[in-house]
Amino acid sequence: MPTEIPKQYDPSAAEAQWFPFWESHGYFNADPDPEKPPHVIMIPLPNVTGALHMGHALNGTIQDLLTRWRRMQGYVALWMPGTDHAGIATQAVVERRMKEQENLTRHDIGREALVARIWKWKDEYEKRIIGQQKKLGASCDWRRVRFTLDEVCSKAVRRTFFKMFRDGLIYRGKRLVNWDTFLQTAVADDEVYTEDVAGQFWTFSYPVADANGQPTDRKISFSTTRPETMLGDTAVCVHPTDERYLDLIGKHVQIPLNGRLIPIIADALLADKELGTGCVKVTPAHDPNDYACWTRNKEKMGDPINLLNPDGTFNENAGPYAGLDRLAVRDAVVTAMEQAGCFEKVEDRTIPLKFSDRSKTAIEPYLSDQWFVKMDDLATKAVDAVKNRDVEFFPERYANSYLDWLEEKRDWCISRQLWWGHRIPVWSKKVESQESRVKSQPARSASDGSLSGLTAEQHQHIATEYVGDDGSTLLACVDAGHPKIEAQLNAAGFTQDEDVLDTWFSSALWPHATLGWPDREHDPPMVESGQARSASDGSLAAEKNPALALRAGNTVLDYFYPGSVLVTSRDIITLWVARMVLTGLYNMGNVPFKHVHVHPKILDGFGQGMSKSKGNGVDPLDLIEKYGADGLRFTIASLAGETQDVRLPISYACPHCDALIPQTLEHQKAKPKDGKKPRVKCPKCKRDSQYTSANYDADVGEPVASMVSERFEYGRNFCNKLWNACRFALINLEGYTPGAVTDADLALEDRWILSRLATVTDEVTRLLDKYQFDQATRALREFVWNEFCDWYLEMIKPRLRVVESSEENIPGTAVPGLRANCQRVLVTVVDTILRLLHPFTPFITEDLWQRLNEIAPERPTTIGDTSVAALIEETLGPDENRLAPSVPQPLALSPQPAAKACIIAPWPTGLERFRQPALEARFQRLQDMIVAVRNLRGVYNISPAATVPIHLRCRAEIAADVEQVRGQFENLAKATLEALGPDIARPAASASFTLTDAEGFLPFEGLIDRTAELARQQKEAEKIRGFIAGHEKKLTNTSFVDRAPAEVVQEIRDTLVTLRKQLASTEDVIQQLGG
RNA sequence: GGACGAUUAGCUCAGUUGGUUAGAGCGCUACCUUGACAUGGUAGAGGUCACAGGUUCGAGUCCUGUAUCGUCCA
Repeated sequence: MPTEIPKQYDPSAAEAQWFPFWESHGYFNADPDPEKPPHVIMIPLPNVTGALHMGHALNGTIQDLLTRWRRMQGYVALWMPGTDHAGIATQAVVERRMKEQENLTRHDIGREALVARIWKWKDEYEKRIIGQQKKLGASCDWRRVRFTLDEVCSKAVRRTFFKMFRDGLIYRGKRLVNWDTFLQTAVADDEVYTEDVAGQFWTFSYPVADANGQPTDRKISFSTTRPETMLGDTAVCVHPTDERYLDLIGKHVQIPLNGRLIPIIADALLADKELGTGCVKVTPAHDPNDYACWTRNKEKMGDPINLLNPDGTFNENAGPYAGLDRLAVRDAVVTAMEQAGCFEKVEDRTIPLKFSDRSKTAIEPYLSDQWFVKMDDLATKAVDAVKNRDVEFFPERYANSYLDWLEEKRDWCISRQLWWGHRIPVWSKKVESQESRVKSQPARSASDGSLSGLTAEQHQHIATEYVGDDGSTLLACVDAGHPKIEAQLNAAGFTQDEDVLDTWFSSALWPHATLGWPDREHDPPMVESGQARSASDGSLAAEKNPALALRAGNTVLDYFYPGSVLVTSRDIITLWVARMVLTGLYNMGNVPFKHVHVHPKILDGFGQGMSKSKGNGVDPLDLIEKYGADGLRFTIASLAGETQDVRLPISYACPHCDALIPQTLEHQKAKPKDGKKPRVKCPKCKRDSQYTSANYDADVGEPVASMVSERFEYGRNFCNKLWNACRFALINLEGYTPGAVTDADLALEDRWILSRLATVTDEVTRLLDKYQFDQATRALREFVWNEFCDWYLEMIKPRLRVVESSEENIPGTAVPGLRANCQRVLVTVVDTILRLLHPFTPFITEDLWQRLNEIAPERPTTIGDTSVAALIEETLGPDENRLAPSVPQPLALSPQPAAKACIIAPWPTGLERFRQPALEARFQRLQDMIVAVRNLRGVYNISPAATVPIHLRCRAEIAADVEQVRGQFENLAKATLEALGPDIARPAASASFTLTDAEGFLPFEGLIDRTAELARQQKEAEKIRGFIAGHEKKLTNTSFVDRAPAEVVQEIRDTLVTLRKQLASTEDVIQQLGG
């Protein structure tokens, strides 16, 4: 007997012990091995804005599960870790905090100081994120951890930008962007949310002008929610078929505010005859629809008129209103229009308004200079990759979102007016000469001398372009790794673009950038195991230990690219999946991954997506603390199905008594009032406490109710069940000796459990292949709990209690080999269960595996051929290879040394030889009989202590089966089989049950009330009559008999015969009971 | 406005190509601290499969429409 095994599984002890064990043994490390196939998962890099939540936990669980499974299958399984700098989100959170705590803005401290502060933030959160992932058991190759702003990724960004610039795919242009006036940056569409606000809807009129540009009496009316934009109108627009205005099209109106004349145009897409007056004003610089209209009618209108300064005040184009905030202008404009007699009416209306997700302030559509990537050709290739099935989506339907989005081919705005990110590597200078305007050519011909002094080699790393209406601005884009050229440009009076790149630009490169692209000469540098690199110390393992960098050439890029599968949630398909495919094709000429698995989103009990800012974001660490990492993982996997998002009702755990208090929407929204923070009251211990909230931090030292969800008891309880089943096995393995088990040594229940084990192994493997994690967990739980624990362990107890004759010679109990063989089968089954469960619940299975290794280091392990050839055949070959019907072979188990750790034990294969469907069916019949007896006991409340007598009437061959397991039957049903066979008579006064092929009788002997039994049997008879009627109705329906498949009809006939027999015996019973 | 998905037991969800009597976990009821496990065991109650039509011998499953909810894209 090894060390004492506690009665309850203690997750924290196992987690603390086994993660360092795995990591220190290098089990997570993935290095190229030409003898083995690779399996690669690139983490959808979490951003360093904040800590991880449940969505990440789900995402990470699936990736770790796949990685561990593939590793056990013999792949070199790489799970690449890392984080994303998340430009705007991270800068916004640091700026906000700085404002709150020190009342400083970024302009107060300057670019360098702000970026330094953000690096500190990044270090802190990267550490926290990696800590969370490790607590979850993430078996990433931690030596390879990357960050989108580190040298390796930065180089890829610079090279890609340079290539694209040189290829003419990047251009600078004016576009209408979502402008955040608070952060003073453009924000992406996905960083904007819409909310309904109370607003007003004004109707004004403009006087139609005559040929001389003088206002006439005729007026044209229109409505708007933003009167201030009238200052920037460049047209009014009507529908081309609107009879009210036909004669006015082509004429002009005058804006009373500034006297400007603008045309009346016709545009069927912008104007709607049915809406309002049918006429709309057009402000191309401040409205997306108007801007689109302008692009269609450029020649009729002038250029768009931009009214805004970056801070949201009006500029000189607003004339006398310049310098005023936009809302002040609104009031002033309305007043002016009233005075001009052009105001018609105003009404209150709910208006959908866009807000910046980052600053929570209203978005202004704003015309500004931005950098773009041309999507046309890039998008076409990415579309083809999915259409050709080079990239496949699981579930398949998500390919639609990907294709729909890419097929729009909207150019990608990649510039952000921020300080945190990859600064755009373009330098510009006004030049006098206009000789050279060759687009994106090496800058050899630059004639003004600004680029002189570059060597021919250097010219390969710079691309230039003349821009501006008169071509007077020279842009120079510099390739990665040429600081000298940059210095020369600076010296020559060029200035670098102030903007940084959209974060997605760098994360799009993640799948190849992390493998070192574009460096083909060296493997990307690694950090020492377990140490995330931080910007502040900046040192790389390769620098500390030159041996790590000795190999020539980049060996990882070719081996690990393209990756196997990207695991993500669907809101990221367009943002990211599409862009990764696009850049992978552009830089590598190949897709970044073959599969995209899209998993559900986590919602709270009210169906809202989970997020920290909503106050429903559960911290995985709180759950791990309460339910264990394995419990969390197993539950999460059980929820990861194909159809639905996951609803997770949340509770607060009372810090005083641990009771769970359901979360309400009020809890989520509550904010401190009069300096008092909201509290939650525990219904059990009646005490109240502060709780985790998005709206404020709890007071230091206060007991705080953390957010949890009792759904996770599912996984915790399962782990505890597994623990105790193995505890039982380990206790009963005392005296275990390795040895072969022959066919003849196997008991009925042994054959049954091995057959079931084979079926489940095959099922789980097939389900994981299809990313159906929920079904895989169900199959495993069902097997472990309801078959292994409930039946097998119960059935082998008598054999395990037998004392071997060789050890203690007690007459009558000595059965040579019975206990020893039972132990060998048991250890085989436990071994295989642990391996099957390891990807789902790594900590507990490793813990149990190590305990098993102490007592049974050599054991039968039920594995087949694990050669690489077989592995490839198995994983890549046709399905029928794996599903081949079992060929009867001599059953045998032979011991071999077990793997040193569960994490590197081979995935179970080759159990097909144990499959015996006929035996499983016979066993099922036996289970049905036992359940029927228990049922009678339950119904009549017979004490669990009492043994009941049973008379069983059934066919001879069934009786023989039962006879074989008589001991088991009596043990499990707590019964004595007093009579068994085809000719058993029903005891006069007895309760009974009727199965399809057996009848059982339990003599009263004062245990059972005759009238109750009569009522029960009558109810039973009624039920059977109902079924019979249903079946008969079908069979008298000629069209059913004629048209349904013969086997279906026959099935109904057969069932009807059985039902009639059952009814006959039930009626017999009723009669005997006096009914 | 378009696309996709969902609606099944009190709650959270399964239900593979249409085929006997629709399942699980939690919760609930009764009994049980038995030698792996009360984070457990045995048994039980609980469903007009959102609604309305249609196809079919037969519909939770396929089709059409309606309602409600969610997500993505405009």
